[in-house]
Amino acid sequence: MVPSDQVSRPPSRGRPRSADADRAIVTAALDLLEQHGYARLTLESVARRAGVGRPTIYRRWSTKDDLVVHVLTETVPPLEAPVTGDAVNDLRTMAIEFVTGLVNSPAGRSVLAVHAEAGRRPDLAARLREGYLLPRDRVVRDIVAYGHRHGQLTTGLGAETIRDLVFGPLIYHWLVSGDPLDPDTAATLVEAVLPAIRPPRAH
Amino acid sequence: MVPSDQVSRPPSRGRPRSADADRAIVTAALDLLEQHGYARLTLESVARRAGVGRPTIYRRWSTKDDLVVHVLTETVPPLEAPVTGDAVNDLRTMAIEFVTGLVNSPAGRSVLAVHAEAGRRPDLAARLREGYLLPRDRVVRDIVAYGHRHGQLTTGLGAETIRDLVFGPLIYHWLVSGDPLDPDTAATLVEAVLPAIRPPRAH
Amino acid sequence: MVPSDQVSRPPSRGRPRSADADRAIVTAALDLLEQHGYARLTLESVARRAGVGRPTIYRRWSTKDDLVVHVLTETVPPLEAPVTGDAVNDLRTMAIEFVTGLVNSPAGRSVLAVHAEAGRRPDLAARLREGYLLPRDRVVRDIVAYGHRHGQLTTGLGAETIRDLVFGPLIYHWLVSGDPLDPDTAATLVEAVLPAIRPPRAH
Amino acid sequence: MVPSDQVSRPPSRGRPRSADADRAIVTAALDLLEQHGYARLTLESVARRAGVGRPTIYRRWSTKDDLVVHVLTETVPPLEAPVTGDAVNDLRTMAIEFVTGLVNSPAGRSVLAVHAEAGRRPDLAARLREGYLLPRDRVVRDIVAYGHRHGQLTTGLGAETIRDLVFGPLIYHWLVSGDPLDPDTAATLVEAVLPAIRPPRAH
DNA sequence: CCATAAACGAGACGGTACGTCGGGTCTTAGA
DNA sequence: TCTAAGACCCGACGTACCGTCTCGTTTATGG
Repeated sequence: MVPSDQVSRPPSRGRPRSADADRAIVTAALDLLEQHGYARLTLESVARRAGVGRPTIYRRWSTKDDLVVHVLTETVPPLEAPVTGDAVNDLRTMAIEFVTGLVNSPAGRSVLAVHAEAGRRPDLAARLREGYLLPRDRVVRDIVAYGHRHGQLTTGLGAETIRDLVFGPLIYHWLVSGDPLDPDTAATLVEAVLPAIRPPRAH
Repeated sequence: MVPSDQVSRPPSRGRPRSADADRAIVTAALDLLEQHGYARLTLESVARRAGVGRPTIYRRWSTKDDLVVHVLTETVPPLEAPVTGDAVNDLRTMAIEFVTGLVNSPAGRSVLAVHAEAGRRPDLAARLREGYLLPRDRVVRDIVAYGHRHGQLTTGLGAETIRDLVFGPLIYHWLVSGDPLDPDTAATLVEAVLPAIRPPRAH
Repeated sequence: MVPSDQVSRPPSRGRPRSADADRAIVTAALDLLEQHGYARLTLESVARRAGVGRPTIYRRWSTKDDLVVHVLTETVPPLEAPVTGDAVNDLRTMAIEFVTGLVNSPAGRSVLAVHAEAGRRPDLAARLREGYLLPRDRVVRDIVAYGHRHGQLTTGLGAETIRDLVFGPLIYHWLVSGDPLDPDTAATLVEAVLPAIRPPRAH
Repeated sequence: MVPSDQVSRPPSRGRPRSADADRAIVTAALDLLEQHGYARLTLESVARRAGVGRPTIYRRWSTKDDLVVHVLTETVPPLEAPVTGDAVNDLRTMAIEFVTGLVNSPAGRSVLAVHAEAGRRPDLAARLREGYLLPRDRVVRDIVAYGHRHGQLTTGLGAETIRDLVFGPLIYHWLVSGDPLDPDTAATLVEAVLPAIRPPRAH
């Protein structure tokens, strides 16, 4: 990946940056994020665990949040579009996969933490959206386009709205209940919203 | 309010805690939360602004998060049930009011911040749900019960599910877009989900 | 003893001060002084150990140093004048007894600690001298007077000077060597100074 | 001077410690010692006055006492041996110079304060003796050796004993009287002790 | 004999300082 | 010019005591 979120640098002169250090830092950060959560994540501890000086981290990311955003966007596996020819089914599959994956990983909590600071650092939230949420968004968009073309989804709603309708209840349920969203509940919620996104003539 | 979220104390002996200090601390915390956000909130700065010694805060709340949860649950105005006889309309009104209120206040971001730490401090997230989200939940429950009785809402879905369907898309939209959810978008999303919660015979 | 070093009070009305509390405080202070030394002595800890509220201590002594001075002057056993008819021998006995007693008790260190603050609180050092050192001084004075009268001590030196000559080397040795002055060394030092205080005709 | 009393460190790696900070800390500590005395000396206040972070002090000295000992041993001017060929006269000169210098400076009180804690921190008292008292001791030793060789001092007493006899009364007088030992009194006391240290045949 | 004054223990108050941790920066020696 | 190391200043952490204050309660005494 192009380190677009890293501190920009002039064309290479002198000793090049160590790719080993890059990897060690990101790995250490991810591990610590999983073990201790976002709030306890410390650049100090990352440096220690990565066997790296703290300035070596700052040379790459100017802030703890920058590093976290990088780690989140880089390490979360890309979401595959199912594309079975049944848009409704594809959405259901994706929603459950995405949301349960998000919720049962440190990533989910970290995303919240970063968003909590979005007022203060809009760029960060933007980058997180860009690298984390929008790639998934694009997959949704494709499925919806397919569903629209084949009359499987109501054309009265845009792709964005459909996305909100399908994913929103799952996320909200997680927030409100506090429990790690089980697949059954997720399936129930997706099922419940279907009447809203199916074409009117569908029943 | 019974200070159930404060550090427990034996029955009154010695000098009682100062209600003035209570108020000053909570006020200061709320102000600073609004001005600088959750991450920059410091017990030090709260103490300074409240004109209070730091130990006076620790005597009441053992943690920044404890204090924030208290402030959130105590200061956010209670949500009124509209009760116009039209359950669907009531839900719409409530959703827009609640969500826009939540999103355009420091409370929203702070709720996220606390939830981000829910893995580490489940009690906090629980208390936040109890004091902040569930009171609103109860209002929804009443409206849904009314709607069920009068055939305005499908009986196929429980109150909890309906709540998720109505509120979820709004929250999710806010998270994903990063913008402060305007009423129009909110209305659109609520409108879109109606087919899912109206009774089948409704059209 | 008249509590002249305690905070003064108007003529008795209301509940009289508890003699139990007096004793408990002094005992606790002495114990803690022995166990942990002057620097670690805390009015808090004294109160705790004495089973007494902190204000009860402040009602009697306005300062840690006041309390310590009181404890030192009250608890150190009075020095007996030997009066054997041999002034030189009496001085030797007294010096060894006094100095070894002083040095091998927490009192010695505490006396130093108080004196270290004499610049700031001259009254305290004065009171310590008055209650602790001068009573011993008076005994010395008596012995010297006897010695002068009977030609056992040179009349060229005042009682004060003789006191300094006899006691000073012992104390100084203790300070410089750091070891708990043993009786042999003490005896040697007293012996060495005798030529200076004996009358010229004595040999 | 080798900073043997500072916290030990591995051979040089990373940024070296700032000599400026060293100086600023020691100067600030000395000033505050003079102005407010030992008891009011605070690492916090030293840091503030030195324009230095508190951790920068702790990196060098782990304790207020460590710092004070360093300051005392480093800043007190070295004592010069007079060496006039008259050992008795040299001792007199030295005693008066040393003791009046010690007594009329914050150093004197501070030495007492540190000694008061000698029970708890024997290493500190030892270091203070080593860096503060023993250098003076060595000068005394030289003078005594000279006096012994030239029959100016009794050979019946060791250098250490002579030191105690000459210096002790001065120090003790200071402790007991509470006054800042004037040169006249000092001279009287030294004069008085001479018969004890002169050789028997000297009169 | 009861009202009052002052003590009592407990513990909170606003503070100050503690010793530590982490932030983000800078400066060294060495690769 | 990078690297690891480790210093720098800063500021916040959570704790311990300070000396004072307010409680509710207890205890002598004097009107």
